[in-house]
Amino acid sequence: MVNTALKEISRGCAEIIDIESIEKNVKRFFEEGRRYTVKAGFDPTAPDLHLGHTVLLQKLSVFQKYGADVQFLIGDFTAKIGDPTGKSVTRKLLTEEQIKENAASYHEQVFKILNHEHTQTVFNSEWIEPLGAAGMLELTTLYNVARMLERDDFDKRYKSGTSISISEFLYPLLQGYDSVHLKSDIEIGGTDQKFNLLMGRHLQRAYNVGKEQAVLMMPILEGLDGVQKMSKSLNNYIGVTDSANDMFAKVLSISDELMWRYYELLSDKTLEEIKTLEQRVASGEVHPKRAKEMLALEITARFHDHEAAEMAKAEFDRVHSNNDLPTDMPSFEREGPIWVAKALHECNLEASTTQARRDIKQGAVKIDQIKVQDEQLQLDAGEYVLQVGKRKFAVLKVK
RNA sequence: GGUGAGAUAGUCAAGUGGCCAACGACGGCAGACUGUAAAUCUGCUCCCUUUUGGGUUCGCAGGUUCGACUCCUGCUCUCACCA
Repeated sequence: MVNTALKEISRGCAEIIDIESIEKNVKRFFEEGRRYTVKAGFDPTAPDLHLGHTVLLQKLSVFQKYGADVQFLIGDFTAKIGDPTGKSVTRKLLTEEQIKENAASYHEQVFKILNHEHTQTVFNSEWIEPLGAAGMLELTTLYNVARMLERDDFDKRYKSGTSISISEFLYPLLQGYDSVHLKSDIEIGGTDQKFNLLMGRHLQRAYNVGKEQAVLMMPILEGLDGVQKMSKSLNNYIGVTDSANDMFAKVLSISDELMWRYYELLSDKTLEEIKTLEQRVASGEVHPKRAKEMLALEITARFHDHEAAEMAKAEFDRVHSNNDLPTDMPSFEREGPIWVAKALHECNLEASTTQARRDIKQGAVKIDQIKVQDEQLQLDAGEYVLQVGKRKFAVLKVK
């Protein structure tokens, strides 16, 4: 029993530190019903969760199954510093109201995966604010600059002479202090968070918390391009609030290679099942597209439901296999007559009329399924289906 | 604090008085081929309703010039070396 749990817990992990401690906690849960805590931190500025985040959330949900109470930490104070990723050091401050709104939005998304009952949401300003200058000062005595500079991105920036703000040193310290305050048993995060996660252990020791959190790191999920990490700003993400149709289509657009990565990190299938499927695809027994469809169905169903997922698949087949029009298209109304390029721009299918004209020249624009030849075309009163490329559609009523 | 170098489109990066809306690479979009996969080939990639056209761009503000991304002055920021 404990073994099954551990196996499931460690699945897909990049690295686990102190697995013995995790084992102890799980075992105690099975034997005595005693629960333990798993902490995971989130940034209050970006409440739009995508599948990259759900890799962590799914792991948390596994933990919940095996006796964990999740400490869902919203780093409202640490957000003021900004995680030192070297990029933008300046952050705009959020108002209390915004933070509350964001938290509510988090909840809406997070409980599609997490168990509500065993999740506690906490804000770190709650204990960091009272720390005051004295507490902060004490915190800074517990670590030294040389070791701080060991952190990967500090190291790089230091060596290359890029500026490092002193306040950035506080980020890992405060994040580690969260673990002290929360007395977390385990913390999970992405591999990019290793330094911060270990800081939690270090500080728990320094403050004599009586335990040192185990650390479990998940790999960073690649975005749809298969190269860069999934992120909203790179626009290579699948958002948990995406429509079923979008979700399904986005999964199907990833490369075959990436599909196995997604299977490993996102699917509920066991690793054995995945391995078998992979072999069957390799041997030609199963078409890779079929395998991808199964994945797309599973993921879509997780955030919507089975029925919606099946409908998304049907819709996808309709539009892309049979070249039919989608059932739902954004619709617009305009006074006519209107120039095509302008119409395309105003229906959000093109970034500008200039871009629209370029696409018309290239034969990428269709109206009512017919390729537009004349870039000067005026649309008179009537209803039109505008299409750019393979995936952008809109209905336009011209009055 | 001193001295020197630099800031160019989404990113990297050429250009050093007109031929520059600005080479090239990457990214992105589109077309062909497909399984809306990958790979490959092709076109496009600041904005504008007439395109051998107009407008706005090369850190910011001024100036010189018929004409400036290119020259001058000041400012801001970054980097390097020295202290």
